[in-house]
Amino acid sequence: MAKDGVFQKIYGAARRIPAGRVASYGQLARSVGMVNGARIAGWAMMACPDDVPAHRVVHADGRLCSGHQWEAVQRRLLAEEGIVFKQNGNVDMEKCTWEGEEDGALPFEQL
DNA sequence: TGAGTGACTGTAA
DNA sequence: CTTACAGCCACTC
Repeated sequence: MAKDGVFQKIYGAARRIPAGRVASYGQLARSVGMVNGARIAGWAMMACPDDVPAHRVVHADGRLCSGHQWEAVQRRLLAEEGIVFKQNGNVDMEKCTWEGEEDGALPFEQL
């Protein structure tokens, strides 16, 4: 059953990301107690189940996984969630970064 | 047991 | 601006 691996924790943290918000791999890793586990988070997302909103996980710079087909899907899903993109194609980390467990302070809460 | 790998991050040139 | 290098940790074979 559920292995007590970090992956499972990362999945749990990813599920806690509210819609319309994004988190960086490093941010997610720290949420599970890993200081430098950005790669682990990324790897976890790579094998993430369908019930995990991996599309809400982006690079620390708000950049998507350019070079992979997943980027297209991710970008589309984020747009569906109401994520704000910059003209560079990056996510607006200034407004959509997952600051923490705040639930009820979402800017699109009234949508 | 050991080595390889990865959807990352930050600094440097 | 882009490209390159090194550090990092957990998982799989």
